[in-house]
Amino acid sequence: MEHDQVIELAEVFHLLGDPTRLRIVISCLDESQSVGYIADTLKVSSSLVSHHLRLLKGARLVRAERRGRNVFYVAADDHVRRTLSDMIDHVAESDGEEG
Amino acid sequence: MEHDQVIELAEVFHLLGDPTRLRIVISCLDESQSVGYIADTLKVSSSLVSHHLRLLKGARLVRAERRGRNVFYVAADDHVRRTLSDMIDHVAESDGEEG
DNA sequence: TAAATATATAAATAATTGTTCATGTGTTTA
DNA sequence: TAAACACATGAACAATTATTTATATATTTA
Repeated sequence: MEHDQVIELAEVFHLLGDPTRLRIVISCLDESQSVGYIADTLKVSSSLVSHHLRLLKGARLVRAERRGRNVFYVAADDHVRRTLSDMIDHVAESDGEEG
Repeated sequence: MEHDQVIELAEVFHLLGDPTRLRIVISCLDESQSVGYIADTLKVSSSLVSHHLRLLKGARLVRAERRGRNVFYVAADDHVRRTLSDMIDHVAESDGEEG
């Protein structure tokens, strides 16, 4: 595996590696949500949500769309959507397993 | 999705989110490798490899087996192995795509 | 047993990063 | 235009963490 590819890969994992950011991604995985709504449901400041969304957008994991004074975010495309939900399902499978 | 589950999920992603640690995981994904071998091929100190492997082992992503004076590490089981290679394949697909 | 090899770990350092706070920008309504 | 609302962003802070350095433990060989 190429060095650069590993770096990119690690960047994606790193973005998903923060609990708050992961919750934000999950929030707008299947339907687009406004920054304010995400902030409210996750009980964090909209500033923080905005900061995280900027990083996620920078990595093209989500995309933004303004409607009126709200900005809605969704998973960038079907590939991202499927990839992320697969990863989430996969890892969630292991949940509760004790060796 | 449960709060605790999200935390666990984020922990796994976080572990894979460091480039050095991700390379270590990839090294011992399909065949078990000694700490020294991993350190040599990745050109990092064996102390660092050892530190990272401890975290990976703590999260049950890899397991250790001593043979003589070497300790070999591999992906913990088939599920982890499949999950990780799936994730790697998925994310690697996006590589080089420009929006 | 002593020396050599391989790995682990504790403490310290350096760098990164998540979060907050204050402020700025874009959009709608009065 | 002014006020209100929604979101974005820069700076500062606090906390976490990757890495190094030094030392310790386990295993083999002399």
